[in-house]
Amino acid sequence: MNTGPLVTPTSQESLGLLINLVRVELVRSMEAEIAAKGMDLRYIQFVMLKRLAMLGPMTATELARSVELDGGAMTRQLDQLEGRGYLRRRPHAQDRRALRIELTEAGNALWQQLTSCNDRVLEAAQHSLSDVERERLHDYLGRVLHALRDKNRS
Amino acid sequence: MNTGPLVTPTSQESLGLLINLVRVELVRSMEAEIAAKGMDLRYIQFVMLKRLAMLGPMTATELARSVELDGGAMTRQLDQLEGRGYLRRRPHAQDRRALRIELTEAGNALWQQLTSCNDRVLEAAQHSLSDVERERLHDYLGRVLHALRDKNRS
DNA sequence: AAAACATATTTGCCTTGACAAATATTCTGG
DNA sequence: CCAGAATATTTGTCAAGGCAAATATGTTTT
Repeated sequence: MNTGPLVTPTSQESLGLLINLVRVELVRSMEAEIAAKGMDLRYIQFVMLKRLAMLGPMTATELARSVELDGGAMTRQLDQLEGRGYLRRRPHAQDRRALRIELTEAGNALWQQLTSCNDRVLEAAQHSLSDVERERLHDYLGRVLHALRDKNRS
Repeated sequence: MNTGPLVTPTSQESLGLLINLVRVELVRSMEAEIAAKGMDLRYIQFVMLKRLAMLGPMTATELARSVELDGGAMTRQLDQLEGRGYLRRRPHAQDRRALRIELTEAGNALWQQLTSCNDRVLEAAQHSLSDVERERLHDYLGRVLHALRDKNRS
């Protein structure tokens, strides 16, 4: 009887672990780039600014869903970013329960500064991948996400 | 002057966001499968058991590094899993600072029960990917991880 | 239109992770 | 060998997220 561990080669790590590791390094890298510019922003706040800059004003719930952040946590992040003058809560024109979250001029300016960090990290991360491979990676991840969402909502 | 948002198509989401979304759904799916079996385990605890089952006994620091968990957090997770009888802290034979973390019989038995959850989730996640595509996804993620680690340690 | 239900935001509570300090042990350079 | 640096583990502290409850508003059903 084999009493030793059932060893699997290191290269054969499961998808879940691998994705987690990539995510950790990605966040680490982004926060390092941001700190190197003398700015004080968490990764989640960076992502929020990016979403707002790319997609324009949206509801707090829409923003929360798009980054899979809890609604309560979103309220607090909005407090912080609004307190620092990077965004604004405006009333929603059609729905008085909701907010219209929009970047201020300062928020847009900050995002302009951050684009280079974003680009540098993504370029470094995919450095060894060809254009075709980058597209494939994106495609595969999108399909995995879709499959998991189908599974989880049923 | 264009005062509207600089819109990028939704399909063009950045790698960082995409990876985060996949990770969230993966964790959600795994925890749902575990809960469906009536077990009470967090994703991180599941991963710890898996590492120990696959690779055999190791140091607390080795375990922590392999899943990118903080050392302090590892101590507390070990407390929990040891308290529930799934693993054991033994003295390390060569290094009296270190511990040898090993699964108990109960821990091995638990992992046997969990393998099916693990397999189901990974299969569902990669359902739409061919074998070649699964290998490529794994390869690309490994290369991205390597590139980021190179970048972050320099 | 009223009741029942659903949704958006906020807040309180709890758990967990990161970071730093403390302690014990090991390693390294002189 | 010894002083200093490095490493393993633990613990305290703090910040952040998840969940549930509260409130306000919107939607659907009857």
